[in-house]
Amino acid sequence: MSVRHPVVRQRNTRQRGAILAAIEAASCHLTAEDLYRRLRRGPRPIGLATIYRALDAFVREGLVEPAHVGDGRVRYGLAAKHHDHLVCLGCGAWRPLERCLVIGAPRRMSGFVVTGHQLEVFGYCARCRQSVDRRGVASRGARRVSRRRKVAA
Amino acid sequence: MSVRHPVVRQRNTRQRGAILAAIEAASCHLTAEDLYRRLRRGPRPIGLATIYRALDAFVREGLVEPAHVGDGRVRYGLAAKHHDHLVCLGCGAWRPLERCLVIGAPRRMSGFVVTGHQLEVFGYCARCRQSVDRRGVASRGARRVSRRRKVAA
DNA sequence: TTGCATCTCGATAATAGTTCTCAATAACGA
DNA sequence: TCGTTATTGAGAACTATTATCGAGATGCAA
Repeated sequence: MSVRHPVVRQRNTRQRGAILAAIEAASCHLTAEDLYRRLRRGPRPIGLATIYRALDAFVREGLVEPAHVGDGRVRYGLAAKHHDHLVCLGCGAWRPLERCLVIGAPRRMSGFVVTGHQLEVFGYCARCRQSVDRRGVASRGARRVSRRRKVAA
Repeated sequence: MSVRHPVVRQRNTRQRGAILAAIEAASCHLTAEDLYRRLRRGPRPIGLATIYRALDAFVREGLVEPAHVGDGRVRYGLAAKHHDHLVCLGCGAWRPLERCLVIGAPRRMSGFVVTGHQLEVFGYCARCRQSVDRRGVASRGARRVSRRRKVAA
């Protein structure tokens, strides 16, 4: 058997099918909260804990890859549509990278069987860069998008 | 001026010096909590909020790079000693990678000025792989190290 | 060195993403 | 169909991180 995508013997439930379908349908990485909101609209809503459990299982299976774009939340995307991200340290803006910058990683490294990767490239976007040029301070010109968005909302 | 490492005009305080020195002294990436524990031992302890603020500033300056190894906490390491990580999806074990797998990223991408990157390679360690082979289930053989360590401690 | 504007610190409360608990339910092999 | 057992959902619990705010430290100009 291949262990590159270990076949986790898990039951094929309606919830897991719906969660995976929602990830497949998305064009970019989604948070657990994003999925929860989308799946809550249907006639049979899915609990948040179920979503977290399913995402964990999908990551272990190698179907889904987690990504961090610096806002404190994990995002999930289909491994088959793998892409990395470019993140602004000034304002927190992020965007997918068109091509992968990681050179062919060996399938085995230090005793590990490699199943995937996640790359995050840091930098400053055009607007934040201008703030740096003008004031020598990146952190004031464009404030980082806080995790605490809901306070303002 | 170079914006590759924007010079953030910040005051040179005892606390920030101590925090940076602790990061420099460490052989691997540290969490904010790690730094807090180390710096608390001294005659003039440093508050946790101060550590988070300093880390944020160092990341913006390009002195320090954040890393995620899948346990829900951000780890910080000296950018000058850059290295990426290999992470086991089974048990949560992680280790630094000896060589960087990222091909020379352009200094500018999509309007961003690039200052650094963080790569996380996923896989299964030898022990968890054995569990997969034996049972077809990676998630049971070796349980992921929970964020909730303190519950058990 | 002094004065002053303002940046920074520390303690702690607040926030929010994620995981845990547990009884009820659904899948699946026999 | 039946029995075993994984899974679900609601909500509580947990904890990493950020916000708040008064007190103190820093650095520039004079």
